[in-house]
Amino acid sequence: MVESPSRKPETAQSLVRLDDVDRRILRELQRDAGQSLEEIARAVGSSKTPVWNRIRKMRDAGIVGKQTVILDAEALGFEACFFVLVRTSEHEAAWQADFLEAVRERPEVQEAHRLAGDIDYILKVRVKNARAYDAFYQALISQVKVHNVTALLSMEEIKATTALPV
Amino acid sequence: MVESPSRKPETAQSLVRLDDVDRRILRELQRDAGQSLEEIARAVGSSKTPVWNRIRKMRDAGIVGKQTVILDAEALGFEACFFVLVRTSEHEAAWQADFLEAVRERPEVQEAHRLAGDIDYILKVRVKNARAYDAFYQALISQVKVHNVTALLSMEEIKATTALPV
DNA sequence: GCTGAAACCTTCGGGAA
DNA sequence: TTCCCGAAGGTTTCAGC
Repeated sequence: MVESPSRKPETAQSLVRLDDVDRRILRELQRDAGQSLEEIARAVGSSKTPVWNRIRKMRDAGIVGKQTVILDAEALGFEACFFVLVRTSEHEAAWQADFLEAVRERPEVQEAHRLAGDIDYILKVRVKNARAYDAFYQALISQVKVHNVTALLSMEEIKATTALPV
Repeated sequence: MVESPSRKPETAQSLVRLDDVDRRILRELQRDAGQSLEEIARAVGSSKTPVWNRIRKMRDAGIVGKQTVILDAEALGFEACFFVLVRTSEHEAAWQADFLEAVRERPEVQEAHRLAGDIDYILKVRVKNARAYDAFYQALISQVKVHNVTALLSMEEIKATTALPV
């Protein structure tokens, strides 16, 4: 795939209009970012230069972000996955900033969302085992004050994709 | 990055022991899979050939999976994200298979886990807007019988990574 | 916009230290 | 093991359509 020579995503709020070919390129990149330009070009029915220019434009617009590799969590010993529902009684900016920092600096938190409704946050936490989850939980509650925490334990990951249906 | 020339991940249940260098390579690959072998080698303090052999071994063992690209969901108009908590009264194999298929074939479902406890499943659903979520919801409940569905609406994604803390 | 081709890098594998 | 080299094949640019 095309290299990523430290181009800064500028506006991110792209005014770039995507056509059908752009979307097909995005589908190919999501499916396998390790393909050669030539393979992508063939798959989308174009040739290397135009595909290269389109990818560059979408990268500059911030639509195409970083290239990564999906690792097998189980094979690496991350055998437990929890969804953690957090309720807080604090709603000040300072508390929010603390919570945000706590979540961002803990590598076991793979996702975190602030929610509407009576549950304030949801976290997705991947750890080696239940003991490691407890260590995470203890660290979190000692760092920020939370009102109520519910952990949902995953028994089986039945689907996992980062792909958007573009 | 190193190409992925259709090598089948064999056992997946790797008996491959990873050392420190392997783990550093995985960290680099997760950070940016678009780097050249040479950059990775420099980052982990080795040289190209051994790094290439280690990546190949980890790919063959199924530890390193597919290479993909992270797209900016907002820039592409996916402005709503829901976590959907599903309870069912059915627990037969046939129902499970139906639910699994429904979830796997719907591209708006990015993640799905079967849970322990009184909530049976959690889904992460990314859609363009609330109306699109409703369309998804209607389609789902008409396809499989569910007892209770609660949707948690994300207001803000405060963290998102696919990286494991290897 | 697209194409084709030239210039330049990288990868991947062999052979030698 | 690691290093070095070279062929093969990739990416990026550019002139011409």
